[in-house]
Amino acid sequence: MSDTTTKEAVKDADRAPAAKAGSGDAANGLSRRRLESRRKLIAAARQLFVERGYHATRPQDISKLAGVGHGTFYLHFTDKLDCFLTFADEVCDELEVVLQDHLGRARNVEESVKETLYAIYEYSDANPGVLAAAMTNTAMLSVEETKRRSPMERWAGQWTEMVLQWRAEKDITSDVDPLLSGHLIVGAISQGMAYGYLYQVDRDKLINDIAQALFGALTRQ
Amino acid sequence: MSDTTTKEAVKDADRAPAAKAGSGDAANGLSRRRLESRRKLIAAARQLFVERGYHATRPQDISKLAGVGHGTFYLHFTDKLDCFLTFADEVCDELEVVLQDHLGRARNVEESVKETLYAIYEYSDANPGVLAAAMTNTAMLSVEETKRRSPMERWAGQWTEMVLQWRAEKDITSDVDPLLSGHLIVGAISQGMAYGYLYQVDRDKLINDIAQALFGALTRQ
DNA sequence: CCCTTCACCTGACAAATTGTCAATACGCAT
DNA sequence: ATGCGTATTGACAATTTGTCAGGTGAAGGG
Repeated sequence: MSDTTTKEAVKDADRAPAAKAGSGDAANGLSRRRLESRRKLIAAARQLFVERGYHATRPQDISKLAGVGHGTFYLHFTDKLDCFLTFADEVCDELEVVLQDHLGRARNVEESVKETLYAIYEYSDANPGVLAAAMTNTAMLSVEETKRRSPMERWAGQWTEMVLQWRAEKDITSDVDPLLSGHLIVGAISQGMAYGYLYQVDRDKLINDIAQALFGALTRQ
Repeated sequence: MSDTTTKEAVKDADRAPAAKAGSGDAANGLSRRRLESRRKLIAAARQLFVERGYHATRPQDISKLAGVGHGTFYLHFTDKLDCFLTFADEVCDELEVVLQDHLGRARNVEESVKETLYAIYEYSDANPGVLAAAMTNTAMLSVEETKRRSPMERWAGQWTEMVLQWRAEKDITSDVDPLLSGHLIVGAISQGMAYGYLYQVDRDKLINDIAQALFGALTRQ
């Protein structure tokens, strides 16, 4: 249905329409009109993915809510998965801002872990349901999705860097492969936070428990 | 399309056709014919879910491979998700057998963790791709799936029991909520093993690293 | 100010898929 | 062999996806 050529064609269109005649904004090579359509589509997609979830949301619903024609959706995204990953990426960016803000206050490993969890709560309070919708295992959405990193993977990378830094500063004693550590931490946090939400665990207790477990994992016995 | 009544009707059919006239096996109330169709369908579903993944597998493909009519699929499963969860449940059962066998050899917490990881490898060697296909986050497959437990949740429950036992035997010192511990462990293991597979990490090194991290997490600082 | 031109958009359409159901086949008890 | 209810079947209606020929609008030239 959509071979590499087709996919690339759309991606290229996003990049630059060659600024021939009617192309507006020369700065980024994208017309104002196109950007506006894309913005409306992403906003609609976000709302629907959060409200209904991935599977109950159809491209036609997104187009309709965005107030653009059905075909326009496919001019901006190759398919629903592409649209979803764009949304998830956006959420990652937003979370990272909150995260960096919180991490600035942390003075050691334990505080960093706790601040991360508090940042997640803060973002979720401000954007109910968004994280749950975005932080999904994309392996299930498509078999072959090696080109784009999933939110989970991206987040694991961030944790890896933190682990490396802590190790350099002798804050932790674990000699576990840092990249593996990043993945273990992300897996534990996602599952743990999901559990806490599902069973309505007290917020502070959950954060303390997870922080204790992660801190223990990072310290060699 | 399928209200509760329809769903229940199918479930009831699975349970017992009332053993009136032509119902064969009185022992379980299911005719041999029906059981055979179901067996063929599950076998076909398993093969396709493993080979192509959840989304690339269509009910019609399953029926065709099973050698039964398309409509038969819907007599045994309400939809594809129902079929998938049945498959995943079966895999859980199989893994548990291997797991119990391995755990019998373990003499302490660290060995138990390692034996679990070895059990996973053993099962994966014998059934390539099956675990990866089954151990998926079902939250993404359907928004409302509160009735059946996902494989991950079921597995978290098993870990919870192990944690409770270790704690009772003073093998671990963690005072983290055991049910939370179970979820943290499962999340870490899934993500960690997925990472190990993706990056082709040496098997023994991966197991040692994960075991070390988990053991640390279970020990109070 | 109008005209040209190209990027962008539109919605009808063909293809693919899902779930249903009336008709049919099957197997067991008699 | 026959009767009867269970189990199966495949055509069908409904839904959804992705495409494309034609239309629209904005920037630049005359």
